[in-house]
Amino acid sequence: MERSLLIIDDDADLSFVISDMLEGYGYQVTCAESAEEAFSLLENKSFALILLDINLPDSTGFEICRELRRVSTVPIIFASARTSENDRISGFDIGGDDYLPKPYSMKELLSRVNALMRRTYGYADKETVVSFGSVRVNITSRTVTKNGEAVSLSLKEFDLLSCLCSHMGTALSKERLLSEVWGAFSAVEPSTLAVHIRWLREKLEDDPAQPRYIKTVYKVGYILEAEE
Amino acid sequence: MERSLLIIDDDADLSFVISDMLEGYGYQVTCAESAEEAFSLLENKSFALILLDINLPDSTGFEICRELRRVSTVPIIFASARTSENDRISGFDIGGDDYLPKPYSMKELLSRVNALMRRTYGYADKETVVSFGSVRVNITSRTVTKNGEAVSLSLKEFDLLSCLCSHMGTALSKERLLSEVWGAFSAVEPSTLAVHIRWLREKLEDDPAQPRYIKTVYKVGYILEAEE
DNA sequence: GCCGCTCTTAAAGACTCCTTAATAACTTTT
DNA sequence: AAAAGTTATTAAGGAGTCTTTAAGAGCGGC
Repeated sequence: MERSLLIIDDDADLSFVISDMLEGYGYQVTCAESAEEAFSLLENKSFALILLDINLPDSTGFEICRELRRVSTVPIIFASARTSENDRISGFDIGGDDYLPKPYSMKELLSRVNALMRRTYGYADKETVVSFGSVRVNITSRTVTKNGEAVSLSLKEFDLLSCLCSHMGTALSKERLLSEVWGAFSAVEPSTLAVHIRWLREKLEDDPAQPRYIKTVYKVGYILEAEE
Repeated sequence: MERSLLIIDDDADLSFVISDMLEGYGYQVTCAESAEEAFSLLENKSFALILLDINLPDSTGFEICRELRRVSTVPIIFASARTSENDRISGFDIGGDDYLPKPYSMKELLSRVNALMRRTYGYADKETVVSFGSVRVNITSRTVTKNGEAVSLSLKEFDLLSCLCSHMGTALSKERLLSEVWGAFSAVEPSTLAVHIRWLREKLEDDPAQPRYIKTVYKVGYILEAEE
């Protein structure tokens, strides 16, 4: 579903060129050459966006759109050689999201597909989650849970944990951690880092004195170890 | 906010005709003739959709869009006599949702505005209800109940709660909340936000001083926490 | 015009978090 | 095993942030 597109157009050559281009930009593209084929695809799979030609051998794009809108809010871009204003307006009024007159350039199609994807799915920031042991760290929402219960971390604690998480399994030097969390030219003492590590261990480790995840690398810094 | 549009265009005669037409279809329209005027409007109010001319006396529509997108996801339709493909593509790529070449017909403008409003705010006859604890928030009808009893919220209180609800479990920065509730470039003080949070807590929390749901994220903003 | 409601701001106090320093515990080297 | 160096732990002070209250501005209704 994620980034899957459906192109409904009886011009198979054109569809091929388009799908080739869009796949190059990370979309998975499926093509249908008739309304019948389109409906049978739509029965088995849902798509993130549909590119819809208006002239089809066995129906019209308008008709397909009307059918679809009874049950779905999937984003629809009409594409057609019919460029009259009446056609464009019909397209929008029966539930289309955009109307692209043929012939169109690949670049413009891509821009419009991207824009509509962004509007429909996009501004919702996608979540990045890292976990170790019973701890789950949601980098996006800046929340942490242990055994399913929320753990409240301060700003610096979270930034520090976040830095460790994004390099899990790699030892990070104290200098590196200080510069990533406190800023490149900050003048905080290394002991400050030690204290914040301590607090993270208290909140996340079962036994803070015998850490299983946030381990010390003597003379270097710290490492967040993955499962043993 | 609901159905309020902002038209940014230095052709005041055209804006007048457009706003007249759109108001006939239930929109509230505000017009700005320059970037400066637009920014000062955006400091005090948030809009549901923005219609943006590219050529302006003191800036360009592209520049305004770029500024807006730093803090806001408000739908934007570009309108311009510049009809080259490069202009259209730039419009989409910096965050625009649609691009309408001048001259355009009133009917087509209306169709495109309607389509984008529909895509952004709904297919929304279906009710959206969010609940936490004994509180139920009906986003669609803008009503709130606690223990089954109606709670009366002011405009800003509800907008703020609504914003928190739609990102439940995610910490929202003060900047984000200010821009969503008070408008993209709003100049209200953070203390204003604090006071509205206080009022929400008084109305929704059992103990406003020890909130269970509307929690503070120190140095960041606020989060609406799901059940513990 | 007056009243009430909402919004905004300022100001004081409460509180959180950060930093540091001092001491204890540990690791490595000799 | 002791010395030297490194890290852990604790607690306290202070900077900065949030809470809370109250008062004034603005708007609409009666």
